[in-house]
Amino acid sequence: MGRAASPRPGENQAPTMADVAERAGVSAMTVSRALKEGSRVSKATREKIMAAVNELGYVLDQSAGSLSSRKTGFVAAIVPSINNSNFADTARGITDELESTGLQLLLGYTDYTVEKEERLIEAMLRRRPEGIILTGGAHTDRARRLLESAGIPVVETWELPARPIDQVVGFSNEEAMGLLVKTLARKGYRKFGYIGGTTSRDTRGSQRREGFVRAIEELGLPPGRLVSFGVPPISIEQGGQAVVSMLERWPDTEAVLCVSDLSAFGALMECKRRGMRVPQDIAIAGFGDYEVAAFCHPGITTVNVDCYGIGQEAARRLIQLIRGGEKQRGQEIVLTSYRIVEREST
Amino acid sequence: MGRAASPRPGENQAPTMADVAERAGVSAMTVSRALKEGSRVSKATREKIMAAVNELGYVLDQSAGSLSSRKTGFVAAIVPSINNSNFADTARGITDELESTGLQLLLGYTDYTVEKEERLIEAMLRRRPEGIILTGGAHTDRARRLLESAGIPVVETWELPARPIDQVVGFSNEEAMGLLVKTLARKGYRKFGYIGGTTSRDTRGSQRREGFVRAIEELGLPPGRLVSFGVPPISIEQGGQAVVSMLERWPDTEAVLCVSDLSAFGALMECKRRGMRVPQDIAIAGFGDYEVAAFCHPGITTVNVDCYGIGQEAARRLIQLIRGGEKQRGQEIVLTSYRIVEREST
DNA sequence: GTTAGGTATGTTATCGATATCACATCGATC
DNA sequence: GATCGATGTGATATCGATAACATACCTAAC
Repeated sequence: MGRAASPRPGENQAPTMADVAERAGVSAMTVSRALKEGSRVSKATREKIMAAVNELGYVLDQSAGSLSSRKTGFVAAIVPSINNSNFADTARGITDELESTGLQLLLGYTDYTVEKEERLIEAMLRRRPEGIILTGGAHTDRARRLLESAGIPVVETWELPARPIDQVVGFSNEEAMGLLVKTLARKGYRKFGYIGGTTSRDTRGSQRREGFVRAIEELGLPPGRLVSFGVPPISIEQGGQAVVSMLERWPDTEAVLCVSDLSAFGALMECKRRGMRVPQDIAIAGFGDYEVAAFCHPGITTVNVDCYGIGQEAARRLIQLIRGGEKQRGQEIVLTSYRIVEREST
Repeated sequence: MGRAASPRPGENQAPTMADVAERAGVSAMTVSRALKEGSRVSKATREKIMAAVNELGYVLDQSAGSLSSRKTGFVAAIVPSINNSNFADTARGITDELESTGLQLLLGYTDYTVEKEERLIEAMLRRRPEGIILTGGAHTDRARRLLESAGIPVVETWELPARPIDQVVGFSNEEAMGLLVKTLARKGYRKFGYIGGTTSRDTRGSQRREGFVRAIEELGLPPGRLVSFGVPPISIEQGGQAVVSMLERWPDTEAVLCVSDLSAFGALMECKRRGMRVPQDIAIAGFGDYEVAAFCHPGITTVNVDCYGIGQEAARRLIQLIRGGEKQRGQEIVLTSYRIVEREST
């Protein structure tokens, strides 16, 4: 209507496929085929169409396309935070893996709360993604229901949920932290402390703390000293404050394990500021193998997690399920690797 | 068709608005209104509709909605990398600002190349975003053309492009680095070195180097020593390697300025590893005020940039332009603040 | 009692692409 | 030369929502 009334059609309105078709002297359907790889259009026709496309500056409208094809080409991914380089790496793994498939990523972050996750899931489902990747296994009931009735493949990552929704790509944070404790115990440390956040918002953090406590028990060591400080994810600064609190209450602590490398780095810097020698006076370890842990001085012992690989593998599974259609729908759990990286801080 | 053939309609197919309407005993249009805030639907009707929505587990399909309303509710943003916390902060500023508006972010990253940026821009325009936020002012010609003919507001950020497309929210990287040089010169440093990447992919990096060179000239100091090392963005590790190269060639360098805090941190750690005293033997400064710069020991002097604010302001302008429609289309340039943060490393 | 104006709801016609089926053409095969 | 299959292209219906207009009802004002 607006277009018909306009003196020079298509001047203000963005051109549509019909405009391209008219200019190229073919039908819209042929234009559609020419713009989609793998469809058979004769070379001459394709060239005419491409010329028209360039002259008009036409860009395909996927919202319209996905309505009729019933495929949006979207994949949704929800991470706790993109300001955390571990999750940024996972997001990058996902994007890189999606790149060649033509699928596009809808990325959201929850700030570590399930309520925001629920809202995000709903917002994303409105875009009809063909699959969705979540971080962790903790979701609101409503979020679970939404996901189940969406009828799309779901991959939960970074943890091993007790009650998986569908696919899982992750590892046991509990076990990983337990391994760190055992590794350090073998070096002779006996009085362990743990630094983490104050709430259970960060479920991976909670699992790590549980792994810590359990490992201490299993080894028959003196009870672990637990310091909770700050709302997860705790920062470098809060790691420094937490270690102060730890040293005040339990000055004889021999080794401090932190929920992440960032807090470990903060703790390390604070100890050095106070003139303590690391690891002679106190050993410090982190989790996540952030770049800073490798290059600070002394380097921080930590647990290396394959963040990028988690994203890659999650995306790969999703792609398989999307492409493969209905077959191969069984729940599967892919364990990703982690390993202790010993550095000078312990 | 598939639905008509199915014995229990809607069992496998996701429910549509028509299904909800039927169940609630109203027309689809009324359902549409009930699900959109600010439309007047009687309380009784709204409740009936909401009940039907919940029973069916209906989720609005925005791809369909945006086709008829000609509004997708998407905003696109393109950053160099989300693994860089400065840009992650900007992305967060954008998302936070968009949150209350119902606009959804399409985020992409270029890996610092204009070619990938061009591909991303095209991919995003296929989704018909209502506005787009870019990082920097360097784009391919084709990207510029695509953007211009898209007819949507564009905001370039983080720089002051010589030839802006539309709106700009940023600061002069050249000037900021120049200010850092002058601040240090005032403290008595005279032999300056600069560490950056090897290519001009990172345009902000290049601008900082130019600012460095120009400031040295203006102050009449001995020519700055330039070390280029690694493909931008250069890492902590490469910062360490670069400073080694700097010290080998120019052992008498008094102050080393780095393209970012990450390389500065790497340089700092490397110097300490070699037993040098910072700042007595050598002063080190960075750019960006990453968290690590504040909490490492010694703290790193740097240029604080309002990353989050850049994102916020860019999003705000975009929202205004999207909502305001055609009025207020003039090019505008918003300068964001930066400031020198002096710490112990200089 | 009539009319104006507001509110709540329904009807119809799209939005811009693609699935699907139909059709024309051409060369190969028997 | 009749038949078949492969290939290229077009016509039509449709995806699921919303814009725009139409209508019914109700209240207030004169």
